Amino acid sequence: MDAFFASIELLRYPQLKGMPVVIGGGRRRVDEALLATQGERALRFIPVDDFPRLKDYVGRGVITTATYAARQFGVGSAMGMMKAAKLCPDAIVLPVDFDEVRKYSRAFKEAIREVAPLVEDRGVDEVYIDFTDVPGGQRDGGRSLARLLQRSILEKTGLTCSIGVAPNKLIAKMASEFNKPNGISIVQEADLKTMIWPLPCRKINGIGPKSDAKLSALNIHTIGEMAAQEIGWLIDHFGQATGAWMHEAAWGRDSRPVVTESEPVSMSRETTFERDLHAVRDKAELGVVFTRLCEKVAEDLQRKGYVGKTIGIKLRYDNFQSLTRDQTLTHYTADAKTIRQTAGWALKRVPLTQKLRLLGVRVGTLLKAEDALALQTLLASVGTTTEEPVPPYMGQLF
DNA sequence: TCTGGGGTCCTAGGACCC
DNA sequence: TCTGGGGTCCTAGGACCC
Repeated sequence: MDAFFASIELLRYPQLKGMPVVIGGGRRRVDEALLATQGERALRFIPVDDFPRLKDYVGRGVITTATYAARQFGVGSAMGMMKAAKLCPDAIVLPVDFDEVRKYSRAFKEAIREVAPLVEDRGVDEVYIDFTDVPGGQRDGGRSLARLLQRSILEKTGLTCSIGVAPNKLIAKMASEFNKPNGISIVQEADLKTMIWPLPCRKINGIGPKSDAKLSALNIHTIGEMAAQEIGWLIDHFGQATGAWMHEAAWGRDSRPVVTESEPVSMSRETTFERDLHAVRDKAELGVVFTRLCEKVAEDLQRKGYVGKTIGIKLRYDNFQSLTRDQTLTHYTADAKTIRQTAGWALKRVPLTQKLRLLGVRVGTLLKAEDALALQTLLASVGTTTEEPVPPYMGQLF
């Protein structure tokens, strides 16, 4: 299979080029009314110099993205705003306009699908494309088609896009980073030793901070060093599945297909409070938020036409320790009250002496609403009831 | 005054059934 | 008396990704 990996660069204002700008932050950003309502679009109306600076930012947000000028200072995605302010105090802060982002995301993917229909969604700004059967795809090793995609994306969205071309998804993803922004990189099987092996292990999609630290401790820092290890040695240190996968990845082997369709597994809503809340002292406030989260998940499920059976809560204490509790129903639901009640049971099984900074509600084991209906009809026809009993151990808790 | 929000997948243990 | 598998479902936590 021949694969592209494409990612769009979401910051699209030419006047920002060369200026340190970060986009992100939570609710408590320093924002004028216009910024709050217009988001990134406000740039059309306000001179850049009138925007707030990172050093004036107050709150708990993280950075969603940053211009390349800001990245020079070491600022980047997922970094806390407070930390970023220390690195680059004069960077301009813009709020995220998620509706706009989603709009552009859709246009980006549509533009690609018109040219190459086999597309795998990897979030708002990334996709894999299997171009094996796209007419003309093999010309120039894929470069012509990649250029066509860039042109088409630029025309329909005004956004630039970086593309990696390779024999599989793993390498295509890595290749896409070689030439950013607005670049094309082609990596062939024969380039493995020169282009991939010198890279840090962390560049492999699937090796995160933990695995990287463990590899470092074993004195393995590059993909080439990983490839030089016996597969048995990797398995001894990382387990059967991970060890074998690491060996394959280091040798540039990946047989995963481009997956064009998938069903969601879970839907969730969570929120970090502006200040840490105490289960007893802030009970009323917490209760309101909790109910609201359940209602939002229920709305999401209904809007997208799903029902779920496993209700879960997640919370994070002030020391950043997280914990989850699950509870599986005997029937599927998308009802806010049912979710609220079940999540309430789950919450009762958790110690609440420490202050909380985050609360979340999740619904898993999803089924399409129409399939659940069919299932229910079937069960009814054989005389099985779907009445919800109180879980047996609940008696001990109340 | 560090550290968002929405996901997926994997592992591991225990219950329960055959 | 001690000792079996295998399979599925549920729960909890954790790594990782965008």
